[in-house]
Amino acid sequence: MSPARPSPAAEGALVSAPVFAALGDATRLRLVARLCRDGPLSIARLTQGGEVTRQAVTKHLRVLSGAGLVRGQRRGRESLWELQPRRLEAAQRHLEAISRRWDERLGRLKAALEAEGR
Amino acid sequence: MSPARPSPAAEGALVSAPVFAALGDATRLRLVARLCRDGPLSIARLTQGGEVTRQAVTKHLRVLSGAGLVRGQRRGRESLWELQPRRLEAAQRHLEAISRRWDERLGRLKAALEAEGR
DNA sequence: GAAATAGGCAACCAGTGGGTTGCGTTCGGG
DNA sequence: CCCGAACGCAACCCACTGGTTGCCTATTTC
Repeated sequence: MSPARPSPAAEGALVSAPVFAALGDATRLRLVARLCRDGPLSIARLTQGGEVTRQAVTKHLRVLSGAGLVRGQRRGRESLWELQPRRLEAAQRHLEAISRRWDERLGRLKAALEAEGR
Repeated sequence: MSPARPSPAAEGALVSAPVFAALGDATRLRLVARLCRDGPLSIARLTQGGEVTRQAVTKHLRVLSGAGLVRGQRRGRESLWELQPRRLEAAQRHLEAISRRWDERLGRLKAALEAEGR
């Protein structure tokens, strides 16, 4: 499958794009921050203080779960959701890799300029 | 304005959400990777090899530019675009902060459990 | 057992977003 | 001077998304 594989870098890109997409919504990002601070929380609890309906919170949690950023399990009559930082760290490392490669490129460019210009 | 300020953490979230949103598309992420590898590139050059129209590339570049991730300037009859890694690093640090706070929380939790469980 | 609390499911709506096509404009090179 | 290359603008299309409302189920709790 996928006969025209684009490039090794683009490959890593395609896997973390959904993670970024999941983080690319303000409401969801707030949910993540809140889940990070105050441990596992129920949907009702997450809805309190927010400015959005419980259903919206549910939908957002589903999206985050789909991106592997969060995990929830039913506990009695409420469902508790907690952060799952692995994908988050992977995304962070991806950004870090880009920054690093950028710096390397800058370094090489500068070196080349000095070597040629002098 | 904004009488009900949510929290200091959520504030930082709202500023980097657009950056994540901009990175949350596979095509755009590929563009970023490509711009990172091979210096400033023209739109035509970015379109070559991609599987999308020049117009789509233009739109994506506009989005990335709106998020402060990329910058372009007209050079003769072509416009050259290059990466602008500051926002990228900011987003990375944001993710890093979340991960770090998560680890701290885990540590405190473990300590509390040990102190009480014994 | 009844009331209240927590949540799931489905339908619906408006807005946005990725993508294309068509056409006009500007610049460079023979 | 003229042709082609590189790009901008605008319109259009369809699919997805964030959000709501209404209703139903399940689990506590009194």
